[in-house]
Amino acid sequence: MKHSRYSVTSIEVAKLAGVSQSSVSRAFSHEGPVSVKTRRKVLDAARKLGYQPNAMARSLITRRTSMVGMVIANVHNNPFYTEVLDLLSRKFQKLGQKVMLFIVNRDQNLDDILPQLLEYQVEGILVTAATLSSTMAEECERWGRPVAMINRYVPGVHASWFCCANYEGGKMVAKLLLDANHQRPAFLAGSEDTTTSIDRERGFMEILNQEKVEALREIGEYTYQDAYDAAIRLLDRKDPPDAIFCANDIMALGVMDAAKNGLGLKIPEEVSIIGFDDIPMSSWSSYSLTTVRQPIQRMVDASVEELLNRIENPEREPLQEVIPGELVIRGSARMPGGLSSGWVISQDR
Amino acid sequence: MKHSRYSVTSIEVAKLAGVSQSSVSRAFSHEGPVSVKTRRKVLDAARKLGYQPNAMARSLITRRTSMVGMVIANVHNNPFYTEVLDLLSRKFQKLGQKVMLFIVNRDQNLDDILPQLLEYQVEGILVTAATLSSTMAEECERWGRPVAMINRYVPGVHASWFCCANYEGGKMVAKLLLDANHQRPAFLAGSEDTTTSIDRERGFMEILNQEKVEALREIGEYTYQDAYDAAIRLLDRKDPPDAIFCANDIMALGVMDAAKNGLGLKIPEEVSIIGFDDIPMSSWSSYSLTTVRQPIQRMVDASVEELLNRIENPEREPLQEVIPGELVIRGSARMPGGLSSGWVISQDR
DNA sequence: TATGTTAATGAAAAGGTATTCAAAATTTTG
DNA sequence: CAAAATTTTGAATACCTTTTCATTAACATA
Repeated sequence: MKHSRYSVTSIEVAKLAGVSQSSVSRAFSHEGPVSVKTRRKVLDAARKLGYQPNAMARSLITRRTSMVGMVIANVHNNPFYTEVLDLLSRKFQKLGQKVMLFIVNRDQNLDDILPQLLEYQVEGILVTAATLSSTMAEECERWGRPVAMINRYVPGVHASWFCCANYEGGKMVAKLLLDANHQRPAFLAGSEDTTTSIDRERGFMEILNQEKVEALREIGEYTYQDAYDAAIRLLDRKDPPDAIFCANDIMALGVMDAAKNGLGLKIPEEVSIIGFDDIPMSSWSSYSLTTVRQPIQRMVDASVEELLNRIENPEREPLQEVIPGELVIRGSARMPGGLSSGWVISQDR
Repeated sequence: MKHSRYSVTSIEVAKLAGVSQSSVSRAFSHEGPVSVKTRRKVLDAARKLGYQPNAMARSLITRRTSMVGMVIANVHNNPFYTEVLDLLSRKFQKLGQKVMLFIVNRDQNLDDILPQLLEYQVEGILVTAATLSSTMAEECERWGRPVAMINRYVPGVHASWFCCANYEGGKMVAKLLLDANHQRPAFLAGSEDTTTSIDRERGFMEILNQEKVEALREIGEYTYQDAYDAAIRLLDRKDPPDAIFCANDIMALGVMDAAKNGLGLKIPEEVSIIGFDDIPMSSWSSYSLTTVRQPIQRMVDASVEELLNRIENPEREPLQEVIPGELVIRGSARMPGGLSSGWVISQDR
């Protein structure tokens, strides 16, 4: 029994089918000019031998691989990016693209993995929740490997990106809190160096500043535990906040647990808590988190389609889009008196 | 500016460096006999041109790709498999393997994606939380592509697998419940056709049968919502269970929410709830779920090492191992009076 | 210095496919 | 039925490496 890494080639198929190697190739490429008779002969022989065209050899001559690189961070500590990963992978699959996956740390330098992606001739690169330096991005684009990013952007760089309207989302939250008469809001940042957290904070603060409301601030590093600890610090002050806007949901859940179970506070009566993302857990009855839902499906669809589009049309200019999120009102934040006043209450998915 | 899918080849580098193409190849392959002088010349020229060896061409001649296929299900609805995916991906990366990812549905037939994996010459296949039919597995192995599975096994098939001791885990849980004097336990199955759920139930029932204790039964399809609904059905009976063992954690959390928030029951006073996996949320203070922790790190390490091992040594017989889980005692289940009596209480991670 | 060893080098082949081009087979047209 | 148009076919080539093999350069030994 042959057990080694032996593979049957088109030549052997050709021999068995009694045709030329070219005909085998044509029978497998869906468009080539082959008579139905030879195609049948070839396919029969191929099945008999267990033949499978070799994608490496093919890519060598066609200069196409149908492979894309996918670089993603925060998969393990943020269910939002788990869902992004899942949707991206399935979408690529459905469109016939193979996915070469790299899971990295948020702050990891991508300089090491980019060469690997290029070496393996991926036709495009999708980056999520990780930051590609502008020189690296330019490098890729220059070699004809388009780059698309989700929730990341690099100013002035020649790449596609699709972001949730983080800035506007922060504004929405601030308005909601002010409308509900909160006096002492706090912002719990994710990580200092991510645009998502920065932009959400910027929008949030802008509205508060307009109304001359000062805000407390802590950092939660995008994790449940850090957020929990930060919440304890915040809420244990003599002048604790009456609302905490967290840069993402997973932190908001940590904050809720800290407030509820750690300090025995009532939510939202004693403190309102708002998150960002709308991960599945946020709708669980133990939390019922009011949050800003990211347009995850649209971001995924747009980025994948844009990437494939630019792979086919390298000369096309990269698209960049800010897609609005929507406020999902649940029970973790005190509501304005006249609730109806213009607030969109989104349904659970 | 050159913008097309143009790639610089070793020949151009050779020309610029003033050496032969062979020397370029040797300079890049870490072992070839090259003088430091020519290596430097080559590397300089390569940097200048932005040269990157073409992995497709290389694999054609070496018959090695350093690529493995990774097939995984349940990523989006079970954080346990998210973590598995994350650990697997990082481990492969660290060992220099590229990962071709396929996310599938639990019940999806893998017959469509296997040809793709073989076409792209992956050197091995790692399957998690999805089931490979025995004919398919045999097919892969026959072509010299070893298969390793995590938490799945196919009786009698020539493949490696590593499972948590699901059967023994079920037994542990039953003993704990009986010791704590529960009278009316229930089992909440995941999906009828997964060995994980089946084995956990089998162990659970075996102990109960020994003690002539009958158990209720429901199905939760491994999802929070289905489990929530099933729990309501169970607990709304006139003869509700006093303990529910759930086939995984995410269902247990749904059951807890149903009991606590849906029906206002006290946990564990009125009903004990136990899960399986030990996902991060289980340790959150809102839940504090008693559960069986899967030896995730060991399963991941063992499976990738085994897979790579068998890639290098195709003649080696596949390894199959059942790795024990450990009971993590938290607050969601009533405890035996003399608690110390032999129970191992695991620390949180 | 001559000789034997070892290290470095280049030419050439091979790996498995897609594609071009010319030839052959088939079909259509007159 | 012959000629023309069309469809199929096979031989040969190209894709970009790695590796073998023979040759040359460098080095150490006597």
